Amino acid sequence: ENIFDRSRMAPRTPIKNEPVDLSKQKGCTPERNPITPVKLVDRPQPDPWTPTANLKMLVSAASPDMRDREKKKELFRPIENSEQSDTPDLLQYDMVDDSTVDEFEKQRPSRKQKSLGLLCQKFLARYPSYPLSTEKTTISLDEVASILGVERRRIYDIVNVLESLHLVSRVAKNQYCWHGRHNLSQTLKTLQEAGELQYRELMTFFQHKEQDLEYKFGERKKETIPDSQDRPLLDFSEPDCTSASANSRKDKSLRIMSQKFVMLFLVSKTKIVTLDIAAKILIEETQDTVDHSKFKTKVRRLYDIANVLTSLGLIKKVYVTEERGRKPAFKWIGPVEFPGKTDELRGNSPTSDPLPGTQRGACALYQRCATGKERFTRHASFNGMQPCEGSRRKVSSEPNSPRQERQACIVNSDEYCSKMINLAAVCRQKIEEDTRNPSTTSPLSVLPVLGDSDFCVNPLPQTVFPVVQADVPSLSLPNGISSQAPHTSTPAASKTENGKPTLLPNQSFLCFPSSSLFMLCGSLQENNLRETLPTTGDVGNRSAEAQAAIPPTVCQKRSSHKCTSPSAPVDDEEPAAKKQTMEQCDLPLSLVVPKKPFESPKAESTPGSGCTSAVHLEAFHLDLTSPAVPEASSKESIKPLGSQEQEKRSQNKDPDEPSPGKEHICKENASQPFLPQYLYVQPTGLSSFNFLFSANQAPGAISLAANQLPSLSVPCVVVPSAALTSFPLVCSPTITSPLSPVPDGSFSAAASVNLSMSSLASTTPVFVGTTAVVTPKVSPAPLGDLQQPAHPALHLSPVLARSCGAVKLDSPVCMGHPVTLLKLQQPLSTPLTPKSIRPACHEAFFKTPGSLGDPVTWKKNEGNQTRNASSAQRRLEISSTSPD
DNA sequence: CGATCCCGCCACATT
DNA sequence: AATGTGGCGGGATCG
Repeated sequence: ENIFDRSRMAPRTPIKNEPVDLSKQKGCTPERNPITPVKLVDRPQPDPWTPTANLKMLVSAASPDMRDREKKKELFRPIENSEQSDTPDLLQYDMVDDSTVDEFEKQRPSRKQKSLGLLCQKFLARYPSYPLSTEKTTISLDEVASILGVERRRIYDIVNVLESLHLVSRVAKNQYCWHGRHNLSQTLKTLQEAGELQYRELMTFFQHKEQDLEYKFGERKKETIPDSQDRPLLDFSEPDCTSASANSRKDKSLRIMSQKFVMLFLVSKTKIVTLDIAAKILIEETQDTVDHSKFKTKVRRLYDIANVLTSLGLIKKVYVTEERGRKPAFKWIGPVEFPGKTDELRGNSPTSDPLPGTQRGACALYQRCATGKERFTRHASFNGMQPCEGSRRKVSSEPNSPRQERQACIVNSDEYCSKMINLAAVCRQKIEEDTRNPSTTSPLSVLPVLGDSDFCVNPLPQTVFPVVQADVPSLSLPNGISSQAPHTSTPAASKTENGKPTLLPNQSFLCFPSSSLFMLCGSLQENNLRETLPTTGDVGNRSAEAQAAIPPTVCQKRSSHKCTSPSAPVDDEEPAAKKQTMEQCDLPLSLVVPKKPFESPKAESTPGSGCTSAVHLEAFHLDLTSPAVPEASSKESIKPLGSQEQEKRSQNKDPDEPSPGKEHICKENASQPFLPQYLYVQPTGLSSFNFLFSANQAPGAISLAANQLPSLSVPCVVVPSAALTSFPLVCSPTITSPLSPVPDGSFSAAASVNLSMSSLASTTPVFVGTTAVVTPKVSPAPLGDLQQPAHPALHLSPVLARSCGAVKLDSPVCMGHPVTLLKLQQPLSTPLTPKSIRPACHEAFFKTPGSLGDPVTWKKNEGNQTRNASSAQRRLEISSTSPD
């Protein structure tokens, strides 16, 4: 019946789209029903597109219909098809011929026929899974769209997912390059590694879920955070193909989501992932939890992705029965084990990467950081992917585009950036709003920085961290001492003192894209390290590469650099580490991610130098942990890491241990006086982002100027908590504390902190502690306490205040997740010598403290400056700006 | 009625 | 300004 009807009906649906659609081809004959042949079909629409039409026809003829049906059914669910349709269809087929059939089908408006999964199959059918390396197949979106009879929009959906797996890469405007599955295993391997870092725990957690929630949660989050940073996501995508394009905008979604989604499967023991869990995990930044609509949207996207993956034969739909009942889920049916490398056929440039997969991942990360252009380059090398990708936007952009700003920045990863950006944006806004008030802005404003995409700066050891850019500074963190001198290298650049505004001597700033972390640590280091050496093998190289790629100014970010000390970098072992790692070195700042879990030994550090950062996860970990994050167990105090001593760390930290290792590290660090400064973390993973600032340093430490916004200054830490949903923020103003050196007085005090988070706030809870201390575990109650005090101390924008007040407890985070912040305080207690530290820091960090004078003043200044800066410039700036 | 997810508006990026 | 991209979510369809 359909058929017939169809014909008549045909017009209905088909009509619109149709143009291309199969219908034409097939459908063509609508009326004619039965009989005859095909040809008619064409006709229906003589179409405009003749050329394509033909193709279409061919295509359709070739397969689609039949296949589709079958496939669909099979793929998706055997169920549906079975009876009903088949029969009829078959009959029809038999009976009539194609034409009829076709028509029928066409007609069938059935949604299924138009499904993305089917469309994807058709798409895939057009290209060989393993094309010869020599031949490159280019895909024209318009052409394909017309051939397949769909709107171009739909093709984007498919291509974006394929791109995330590197099956295709964008070459140019409407052009994609088909790579086939040659690199698929490598890509999956990379994702798996990345996923291990980022999601393993989460998945485990969710899968087991329940009980442990909090505890685990907390941990997880932490982990997550790190993960996120690392996150490969970017890598891929960016590196490859899209990357270019990717950076920009929002790429976030589909491509990244697709990679994350795949990661979840690869990390899952059961290889089964339910949509709701995936959606929860993938909703990162968001603040809030809730947001039902957001969840819904996420799920929708996941369906889109799942359809494509299903067509690729990587997953299949299944149902899992849980307590509540049966839930839809997808099971990974693709390869699970990945041999070592892969090949890449690509040939091209790839060669370069000798790096093992893991490393690659790291690379990717790095790349992200890099400026757009640079990125490209790297990327290209990275996977072997072609540079082509880059083509898109990036390339062009360089010259003028605003984005370019980034250059200055240096590092950044795209995604990560984007996240950051988002956060930043949010923050900014808030801040701005809030701040607008004269209130203040402190010199440090972190937020703003973020905002820009560029924000990242890295300190690379070698590189520069500080880079500085001229003007715009990026963020700088205070480092401890200055570093410049000692250090060598680049540091000088950093120095801010001199001119650069920005920088601070050592400070480094990192941005982690992927995850979203930002950490800033300042260490004092005097000397930090600089170093950087790249000794480290891979890492070093990478870093180097990156650096190379990037202009000096740029720093890198993420990753890569490891510290390298000559000594030993450790790292490596873990992939994660690798990835993360970055380098560090140098500097001072380290960021750390808190993750307990991982910890790898990365070492980072170089002894002498300080590595800073290691960006590695571990590093992060460490640092954070120490300082801020409480982590699970720990509580330890926080110590800052920073200091020179960091070197010690270099040793490695622990490998994975969770707590212990870290802790000691921490301790060590702690011992060290300096602290780390702080971090900003945005976690990707789950949820929200975290900001951490270590208070210790507080006072001066951090400031970022954002462009315009004034941002926060923070001496504190903000930690989001764990939960996916929310983010809590915590700030502790350390500053004030006696310890603090006070840098310029300004800081002192609460002043420094200004957060405007209104936006954030809303959802998230914010905590502010004046001191740094927070109790770790914090029970709600404590929190409450903290908050209050906090308020006073800080200058919160009204909003914040409110939020603080209000939120808190409620927020899940607080409650549930211990996440926390806890430890922060310790540092305080710890002996940090502020002064000792400080001095250096201060200055460096702050730049002229004197100038700073009042906090307020500073703020203002900065604010202005910042604001003034062109957008391009925006980046992070740190105090540098304020010079006076 | 919940699970899917097509469709296409429209914002943003690039040309 | 035109065009390419792609986020996003209303609302239709499926089961």
